[in-house]
Parts: sequence; C-alpha cells; structure tokens
Amino acid sequence: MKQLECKQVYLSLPPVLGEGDSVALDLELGGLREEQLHRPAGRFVSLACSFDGETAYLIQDENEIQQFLDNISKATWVFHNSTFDIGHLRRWAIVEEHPIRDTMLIDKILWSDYYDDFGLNDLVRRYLGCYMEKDVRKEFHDLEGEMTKEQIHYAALDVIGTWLVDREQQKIWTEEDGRVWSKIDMPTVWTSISLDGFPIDSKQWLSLAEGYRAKKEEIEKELGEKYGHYEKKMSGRGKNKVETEIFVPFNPASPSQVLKALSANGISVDSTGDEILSAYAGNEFVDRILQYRTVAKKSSTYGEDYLKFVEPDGKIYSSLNVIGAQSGRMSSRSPNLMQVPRGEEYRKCFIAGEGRKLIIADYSSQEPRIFAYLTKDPNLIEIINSGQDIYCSVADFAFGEKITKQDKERRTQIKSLVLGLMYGLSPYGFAIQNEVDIEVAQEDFDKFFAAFPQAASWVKQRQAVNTHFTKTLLGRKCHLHPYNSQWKRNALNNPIQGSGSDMLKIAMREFKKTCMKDFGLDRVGMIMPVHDEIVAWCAEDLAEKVKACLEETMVSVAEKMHPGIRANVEAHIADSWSEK
DNA sequence: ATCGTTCGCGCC
DNA sequence: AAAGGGCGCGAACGAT
Repeated sequence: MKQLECKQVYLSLPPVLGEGDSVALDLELGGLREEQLHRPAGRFVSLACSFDGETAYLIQDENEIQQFLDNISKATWVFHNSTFDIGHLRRWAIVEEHPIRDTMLIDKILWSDYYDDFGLNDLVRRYLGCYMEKDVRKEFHDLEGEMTKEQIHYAALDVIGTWLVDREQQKIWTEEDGRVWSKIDMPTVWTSISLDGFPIDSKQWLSLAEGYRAKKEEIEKELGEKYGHYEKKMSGRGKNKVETEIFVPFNPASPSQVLKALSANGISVDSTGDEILSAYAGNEFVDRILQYRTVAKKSSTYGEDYLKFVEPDGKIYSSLNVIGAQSGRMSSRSPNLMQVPRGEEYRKCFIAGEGRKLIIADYSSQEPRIFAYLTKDPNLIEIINSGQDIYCSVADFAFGEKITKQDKERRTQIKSLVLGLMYGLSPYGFAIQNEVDIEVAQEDFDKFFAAFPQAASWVKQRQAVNTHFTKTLLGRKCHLHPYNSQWKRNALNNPIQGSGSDMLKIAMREFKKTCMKDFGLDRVGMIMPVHDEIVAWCAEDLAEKVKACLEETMVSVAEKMHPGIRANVEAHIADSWSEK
C-alpha cells in the first residue's frame, strides 16, 4: 500500500489564508491519559496545519498558537475529531465559534453503520489507499523534550491526511449530508466543548459506595463458602511432594461458575443474564445471585472509584461523543453520565451547587410521537394530540380495555408493546418477556395493528425491501447490512431513534443560541444531554425564566420536526438530579 | 504482564 | 435463523 507523502514541513507560522481556503489542523499533546483526553491536561507538543495536502506548517511553541490561528482565521478549519483539538486549543488561545468540518464526524454522517472504524488511519486507507503508521503517535504521550524529526514528519502527515480526506468527502457528500453537518452536528461540537461539569456531593456518594461494597463483600463471602469446592494440588518436590486440598471459593461474579452452580441446582440454562434468571425467582441461589449482581454493579461501576472523576472544583466533566451511535445519538464517557442509576440515592448526589438551580427537561414520549409522524397514522395522532395518557388510550382504542395509570401492570405491558414495536419486537419476544402464550401475544399485535392500520403498513413497508440505508426526518443516513437479519429492525428503529437524537441536538443548539446567549454564560449553562433530556443549570433567580425558555425551545424544535403532532416537555427546577 | 473479547447490566 | 433498538463500563477469561 502507498505511503502518505509530505513534500515539505515548514517549522513556522502559516501564511494568512483567505475565505475560500480550507485548512486541516492537528494538535499533538503529551502526557495524556486515556480517560482525561477531554480535560485540560497534558503538555502542548505541536500544532500543525496544511492547506494544500502537500506541505505542512508546524509550531512547537505554545506562545505562537494564537498567532497561528489568527493567520488562518478566515479559512474553514478541518479537524479529525474536532472536539479534542478545539477543546484543548482554547487553553492557549481565544477560539470563537467558527466554520469547521470534522472528517471523523462527517464520515460517520456519510457511512454510519457501513463502516465501524473512523480513525484517521482508517479514512486515509479508505479514501486515499494509503497506509499510515500509527505507533509513532503513541510516543507523543511520553515525549519530554524536543520532537524528533520522525515525529515532526508524522504530525505533518496527520494534517495532510486530514486535508486530503476532507477533499474527498467534499466530493461525495450531498447537500443533505452537508445540512446534517452544519445544522446539527457542527453546532453540537461547539456545544459539547462548552458543557459545564456536574457538581457532586462526594461525601454522600462515598457513603453509598461503602454501603454497597460491604453488602457485596458479605454476599461474596457467604456464597464463596457455601458453593466453593476443594481442589487437589501437589506441592513440594521429589520425596517431599504431597497432595493437599485447597478450598477454592465460589465466585458469584463469574458467569461460568454461576452456570455450573445452576446446573448443580437442577437449572439448565444457556446463559445467566437477568432476563433468564428472573424466570427462576424464588430459587434461593438465583435470588442471591441477582442480589449480588445488583450490589456488585453498584460497588464496581458506581463505587468508590467513581470519585476519581471528581475534579478539584467538585464537578464531574464527562466527554461527549457527538455521534456516538449509528443512529446519530450522542454518547458519554469517562464517565458515562447518561447511565447513572435512576435511583434517588444516586441522583441525589448530582447537585446544582451554591446559588444555582438545575433545570431538568425531558421530552415525554418522544419516540412514539416521532413514530406517529412517520407513519402518519390518524388514530395514533389523534390519541397523542388528545393529551391523554398514550398507553391508557391505546388500551382503550386498540384492546377495548378501560384502564388508568393506576393499572400499572397492564399499562406497562402496553407501553412495552408500543415501544417494542418501534424496536422491531416480535410477538415471540413479547410473549417471552411478558410470560404470556405466543397466541396471546400475536393477538395483541394483531389488535394493535388493526387499530392503527397506517402504522401497520408503515412498519411492513419499512421491512419489505432492503433499501441499503435509512434516513432520519432531517436526512441523516444509516446504512443497513443486507446480509444481517438485523437490518429489518434497524430499518424500523433508526429513523425513530435518529430523529429523536437530531431533535435533541437542535434543541441544545437553540437553547444555547437564545437563552444562554441572552443571560450570559456565567448565569446559564448546559451540563449534559441524555437522549431525550437536557440537564442545565442557572443562577437561582433565573430559574423560572430558564425553565420556561428550555421548555419552549424543546417544544418548538419538536413541533417543527413533526408538524401536526403536539410535543410535550416536562421541565423541573431542582437542587439535585433526583427531583422530578 | 498485557491484550482483546465476552458477559452482564446501568441508562434512554 | 432469529426472535426489541442504541450505548459504555467493570470483571472474568482466554490468548499472546
């Protein structure tokens, strides 16, 4: 395979560029750990750029960064993983919101779920047929003094690769792809790097974690002794060789050991996940294992170690991946703030902080509304627009059952049917999940589709023929694998999930553009998105206004996306994340 | 030791 | 043949 080439590297500032130019930029830092790539940590090593795909300019003095950026301020900036570069550049320079392209994110827009690797080396291979050494980049992390010649060369190749890939992407992206980038994901990049940390009550968290660790260790000890076994072991040499018996405690965290123990208990299953084991609830061993899992999760993922993410200012800053899922959804890591247990005990630890309030707003039934819009089913639309509880109304309309929100069991079942349908749930799956006969499940499905014929035909049509890709309401593509049976469920779910994520991204953009701008970034800020929810903060005296603003923004964004279908947003002013 | 994969489970 | 979509994380486990 060809090697990427660089004709010349100038160890100097780039010339002043004009408006039509596009310039690829790449920042190298040293001394960064994986989990803090998104934080202002690490040493500046170099900043490089290329505006022709042949030559590169590179500086190694952090005092020149501002001038470097000023020289190219008129041009469009191109990054590979812009969140990283821009986030860090702002440590040394003033970086205003600016037209950018991101070869990684744009490739996800173009090829979501067609490829699953979006590293610069992957793109260089796919677009340019060139091979890029990867290992040299690692050395930056340990770099102490001057860059070696080789390192300078590879830093230059990075920007050249980025520039050339961008040029190729520009040739193939459609107007619609361009809109998805400029209206949805580009603004989200700028939003993501200005998200504020989430203040944490560390003391409370710690006492929770300690409690769960104690419980975990207790069960571990009990089960370890009760279900452990002796193993013969040889020790010593030659004449002194003796056979001893060693007690090996049972490890409840080991799926294979659990499987064996279950089998010894007369329970034969293929795997030991919660869904399978809960069918054996009542069995002493099974119950204990499930209890163990609950407390083990809480003392591992949400244990004492979690506090390593709390920074000196008492806040947790997670890293937001602007396109984290094939559907376009965002994801969060280090830590993933989107999956903090919903229990009050945990959410209570996430607080507003002194003199501030949290504004928590989420779309209610976001996906069913999108589903109704996509299918244009008049009956479903009528139910949604009536403002009544969707699942109770479906119970009445489709099944002739008069239920209220208090009939939790049936309502939950119907809710799981409606939501499940949008995920590609089959009657078979519904039957197993709800422990009903397949005939009963099939009948529920039939009744639902009979009541909502247009929804039925939409679902059927989505799955009739593989169109190679699906699109969200705003045109974000996701490719379908024709040889994978999952394509049918993706064809169904993707426009729904993806449109939901587009909606939230735009709502974030609008909230920032209006409310945050009006009141000032020292008075209002965003903390995090959670798929259909935005957590923001503001100065105490602004709470009512900001709440109203966030609510209105979210509603209006949604109703623009699905005209004719009402949106509903539940917003709250709170001192902690647990209040709803 | 260090790596990648699998399992199980937290969230929407 | 499979049987509800999308993630990230920690522990276990097998491979190197």
